[in-house]
Amino acid sequence: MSTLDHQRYYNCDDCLFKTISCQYIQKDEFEKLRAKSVQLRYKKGEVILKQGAKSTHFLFLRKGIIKFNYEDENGKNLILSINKAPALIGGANLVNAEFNLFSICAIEDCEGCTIDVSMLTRIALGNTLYLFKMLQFITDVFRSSIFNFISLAHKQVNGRIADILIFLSQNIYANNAFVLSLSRQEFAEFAGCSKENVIHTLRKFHNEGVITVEGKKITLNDPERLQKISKHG
Amino acid sequence: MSTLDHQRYYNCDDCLFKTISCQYIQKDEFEKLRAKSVQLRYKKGEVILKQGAKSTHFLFLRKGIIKFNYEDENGKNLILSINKAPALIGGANLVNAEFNLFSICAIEDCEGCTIDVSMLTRIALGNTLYLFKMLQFITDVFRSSIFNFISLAHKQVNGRIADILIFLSQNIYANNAFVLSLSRQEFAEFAGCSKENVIHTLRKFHNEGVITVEGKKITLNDPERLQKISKHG
DNA sequence: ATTAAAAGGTGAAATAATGCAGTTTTTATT
DNA sequence: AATAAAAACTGCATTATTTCACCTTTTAAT
Repeated sequence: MSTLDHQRYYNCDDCLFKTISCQYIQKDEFEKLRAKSVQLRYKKGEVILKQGAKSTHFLFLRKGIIKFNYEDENGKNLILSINKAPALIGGANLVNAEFNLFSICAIEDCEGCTIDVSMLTRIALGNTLYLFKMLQFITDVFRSSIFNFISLAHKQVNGRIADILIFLSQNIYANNAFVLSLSRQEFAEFAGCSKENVIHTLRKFHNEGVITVEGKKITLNDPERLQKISKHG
Repeated sequence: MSTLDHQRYYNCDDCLFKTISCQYIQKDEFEKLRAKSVQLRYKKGEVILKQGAKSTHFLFLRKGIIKFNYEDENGKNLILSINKAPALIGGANLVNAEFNLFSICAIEDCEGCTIDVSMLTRIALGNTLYLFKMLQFITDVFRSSIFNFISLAHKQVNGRIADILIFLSQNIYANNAFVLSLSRQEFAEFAGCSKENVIHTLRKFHNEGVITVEGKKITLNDPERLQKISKHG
């Protein structure tokens, strides 16, 4: 590697994307992908992919937590999904959308590398098992959000907030106690209700002993009861 | 063709699925698909694919209107999306779900044919352009539902019902006046609110002259005003 | 044609959720 | 360390939504 190479924060040999890719494609083909790839770091709050922009690359998210953010015609934000590394991001557009349908923003410091869509497509078209694997990666992200939608669509706020707490605990932080990466406003944009309603509801759950809220630190004391609230509400 | 062939309601040569397929694959390959395919008719109300069942085939919907129905843990129904022919149905499971995540039911009389997933996959794996085309078909169905979700997630009932009326008028019936294929209960399951709320809101729009409701017949008199309600509410 | 069952509809009380106006706490900046 | 700005929080009035009890109309079954 010449010293003119882009800045490198980590060694590609440690990267899951390389590991997975090389189960399907040859090293020299992966090298073609890598040559076009740039390692990037994003601070909490930064926009990784912008809604409406042309989608020229994916991001393999190696580290961090991101949100899918949709901004509507009135400028109101909605969080469609939250995902943690590792994930292949930006692929909702692979098959049939030229422009990003929503933004992807870091809600914790992130690290990853860009992946050139046309190069990946070219390689994947020549290797359908690899194509399938990439599609799986991409649709995983999408599929995980469908249950959020179902919750949103026919539960009341108690149930929706219980669902989000369970989701964050299980899928994102993998722990009953966690430091929330979202502001109360963002939590509301995820739950589809007002920020005040989030605050009131978290306080209520806290007072009932189901959870403990200390600022951004949340502990699920009684996940079973949360499940019941989710089911009932 | 022998007389032992399955009943045929229509000639495959007229079918869009054949037309599209044969742009990508050879006639003899299509013949392999066709040999495994069965033409089927469904009456309004019939279940085409059942939530939880193993997904062994797609359905190419040639005629009719269907709903995606999700039944939750309490037996409550939610309509995720509504689609009209032509559409390749059941593919949400192609990449990474062994069992149907939701049911697909006819809400008007339907006609179509089954398509064997493993055969289609085998052929598509040997022809990536065809694979891409099929994926486009499949994800179209999915993608169209995302805006319903966005509407559900952060609009109030006025806006959601306005959105559904616009969606049905533009995407399903392609007409400002239509005979609704849904009961009021189903409309509520699509809008994510109570049946009474649907009735009240339709009545209100009717009284304001925005729409005309005569039982199942609905006419959008003032689509621009509906757009405003959608945007505001 | 009669009856039962399902769907459509109504108004009002009870509950849920929002939006406001303000205070307190936290975070970032100089 | 002081200040400003942003986020968190509170209680309450207003608005939205559900639920209920009940009635009417339509549809399906005998």
